[in-house]
Amino acid sequence: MQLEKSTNPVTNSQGGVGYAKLSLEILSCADCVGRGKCLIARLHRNIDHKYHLQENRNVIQRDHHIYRADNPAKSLYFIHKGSVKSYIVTEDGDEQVMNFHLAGDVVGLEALGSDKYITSTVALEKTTLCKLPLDYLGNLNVEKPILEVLTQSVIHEQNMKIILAKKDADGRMASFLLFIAQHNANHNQPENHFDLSMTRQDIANYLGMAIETVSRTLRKFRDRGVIQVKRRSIQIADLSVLYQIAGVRISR
Amino acid sequence: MQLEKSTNPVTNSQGGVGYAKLSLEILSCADCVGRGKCLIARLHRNIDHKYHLQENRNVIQRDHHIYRADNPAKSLYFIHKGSVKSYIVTEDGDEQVMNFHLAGDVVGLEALGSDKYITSTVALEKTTLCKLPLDYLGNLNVEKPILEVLTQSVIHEQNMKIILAKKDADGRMASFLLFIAQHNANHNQPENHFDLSMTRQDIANYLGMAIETVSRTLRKFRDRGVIQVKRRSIQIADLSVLYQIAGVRISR
DNA sequence: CGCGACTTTGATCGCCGTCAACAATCGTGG
DNA sequence: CCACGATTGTTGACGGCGATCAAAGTCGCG
Repeated sequence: MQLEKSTNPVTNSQGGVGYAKLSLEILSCADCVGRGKCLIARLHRNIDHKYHLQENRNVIQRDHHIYRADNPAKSLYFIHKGSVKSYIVTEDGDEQVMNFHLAGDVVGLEALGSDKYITSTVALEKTTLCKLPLDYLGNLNVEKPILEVLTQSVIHEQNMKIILAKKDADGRMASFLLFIAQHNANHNQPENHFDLSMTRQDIANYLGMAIETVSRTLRKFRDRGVIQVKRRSIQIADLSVLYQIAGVRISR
Repeated sequence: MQLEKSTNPVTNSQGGVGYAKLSLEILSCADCVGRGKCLIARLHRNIDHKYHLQENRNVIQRDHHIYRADNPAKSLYFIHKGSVKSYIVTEDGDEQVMNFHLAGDVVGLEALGSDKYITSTVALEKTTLCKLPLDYLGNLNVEKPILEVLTQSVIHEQNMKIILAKKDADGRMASFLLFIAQHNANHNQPENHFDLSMTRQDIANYLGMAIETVSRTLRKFRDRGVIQVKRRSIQIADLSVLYQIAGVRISR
């Protein structure tokens, strides 16, 4: 269990000292994996002019929290770079990883319908965030983009439920790798080569299996020539086989 | 797999012929388990005056669908009486039960962020619905109550993920029974005596286990004196033991 | 009354969780 | 830069939970 000081996002790495405050439109988002899909940008025309990306972009280090369960929920966060995990701690002190969020995702959506965060969310590596305080959205007049993001997130949860209810270890692992591959494909990043930012323990917890099974399953995939693994580094040799192993997807 | 004709809600049992159209406020909701919590009532002051509960209340029979996946999503439905299950059909024709919804619940929330329903939803017994076409909400100006219901639904999904990822057969079964007990408690209905409206098959599917295991687990509970079971009828003898078996709950 | 759907019970077996030991890597301070 | 401990990941052996196969029992309904 991670324990450290900062609850609120930490120092602003972009050190905008002396810069004039720039509006989102002026500040370049060209290097962002979320360009064209970023919720903040999509909401921008409806966002109060007080909002300046520059002063709302922060860097947090690995193991530092963005927010914790029960903290007052006031902001959404867009992951510009890096990755985080959100988790819940159960009564008996066990952790349950609810989700991994990679560059391009939004976290803290729970703030929209609750005054407290439900999960705790912590950086898995050095991570850059764009913070969007809810104040900047006109009086909770929620817009289509937000509902769409919420709905996307519900669809992902449903997929996870299918994985947990129906699939064996191989199927879960393959699905997990494909989640990342698909995310990368959707964000102009290599879809068959990436580094995992989370530990085997986190993966096991997320997929509802033992850490040893994660290890063995990856080994099996490697032996079959489906992937190459070296610790955190993953290279997918044959995406189609992985899809086959993952099996069951929603038919639409 | 259920196959029958009607996609749209069927005949109006309340046969309002000759009745003057009544507004929600005039029409009595006193007998409804959802009184005080009904989303429709909470939204009512913001709902267009065209809305008349009388003509939007329908009865559907068992195995009849409220909507199907990919149907254009235009309405929310409030369950006045009865129960439904929502499910998804995977590529290979398998069904996955996503949720059971009992009297007092809202279904079709997916309509808010998508133009198509994601799940199919079918009545488990004779069921009375209050339909709320989205048109009746002013131009998608979504309100707090809706976000709250969405958030509640996300919290429930997260609970299910914990159950599927962490709990064994006993824990899943106990949690399932407690879901119903808690729902009943929240809706002024007996919390330790109820009839299940779904088959063992549906329960097994929902909980990610085999139908035989559902049967055996219930038997085990009965042998231990935790519950009495006779087919669909459940009587909980000792709620606290059930909580103990369910184990892991979210600590808040 | 008889058929079909649902449920229960028993026997068997394999997947995967658990325990244990080892290997590789990282981070930290000397 | 190296040494050391801590963290993370791998591999093997074993056993139990629960899936699967099979069959009989129970209920609802035409």
